[in-house]
Amino acid sequence: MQTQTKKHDSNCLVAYGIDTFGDRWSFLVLRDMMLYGKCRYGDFLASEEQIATNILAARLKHLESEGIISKARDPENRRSYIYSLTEKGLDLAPVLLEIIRWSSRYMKMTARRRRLLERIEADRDGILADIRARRAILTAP
Amino acid sequence: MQTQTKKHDSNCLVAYGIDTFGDRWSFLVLRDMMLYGKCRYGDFLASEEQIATNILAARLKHLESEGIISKARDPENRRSYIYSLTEKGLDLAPVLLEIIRWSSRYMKMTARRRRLLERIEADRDGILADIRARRAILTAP
DNA sequence: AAGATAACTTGTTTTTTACAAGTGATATCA
DNA sequence: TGATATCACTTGTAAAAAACAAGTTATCTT
Repeated sequence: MQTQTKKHDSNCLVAYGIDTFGDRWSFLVLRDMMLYGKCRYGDFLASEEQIATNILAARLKHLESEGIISKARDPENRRSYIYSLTEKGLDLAPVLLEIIRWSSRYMKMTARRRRLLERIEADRDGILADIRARRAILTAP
Repeated sequence: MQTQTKKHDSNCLVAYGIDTFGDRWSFLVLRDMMLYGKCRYGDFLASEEQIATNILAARLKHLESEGIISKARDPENRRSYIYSLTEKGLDLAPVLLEIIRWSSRYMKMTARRRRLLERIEADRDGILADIRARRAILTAP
């Protein structure tokens, strides 16, 4: 596992982004944090996509080494850690919202999804503010 | 190789997007099309990230099966094919632009990159229009 | 003190990717 | 017109990464 630098050290802004946060599992962790307010190892493990524990550990380490998330002891339970988005991580919220907007156009809509899309269109700044304030946008799926 | 359906058939809009277009190589192909106006197999192969030919073939097939790109014979050279973005693919332009904006904040800036970022901020609609009109945004890197 | 819990690590199998070489249908050149 | 080049792939194999299963350590609860 190489968490250090970009895989191919491309000279491109797009490749930089993809190599930094664009791996499937990394991005699903970020989704969990931004949309559901998740912040613990066990929370991420419990997501519906079923990430393997070694992969999750590697991704958290990678995202932390890239400065996208940070890790701190939970003051109320010394077994636990709390992961949170840094400024660099919070800045990824617009990417997340555009992916959701795109998928909304092309994935079959449920009522829940429609509500989220409507809120993105009508209250984008409110959503971005909620993400920054660590307020969950959705309840657990 | 399974090009048919989503890997985990997640119920989530974000996972849907990632599974459909979010693979590293798929997205770099889309970047080539949107930013550089590339449309031929050999053009994609020649990108600086050095995709392997079998992987490129698989990704093109996948993107086509997802309806994001389409493939047609080149009327001027019967050995060649022309790949182009469908409406579904063009709708990914905002995702691309947000990734570029994010990376612009956190990757060391060159003059070329700064110009692209400035244009995204000042003329977003113009860029989106250029992408739809198949006009390259950048010249080859 | 015994068992449970949280956050991992380690070892192994399976899948995916990367690399290298080859193929078939045009096209171009001598 | 036959020989060579080009384009868009395919196939086979080695290397890397992901998935799966089991184990570890520190802390907490009863």
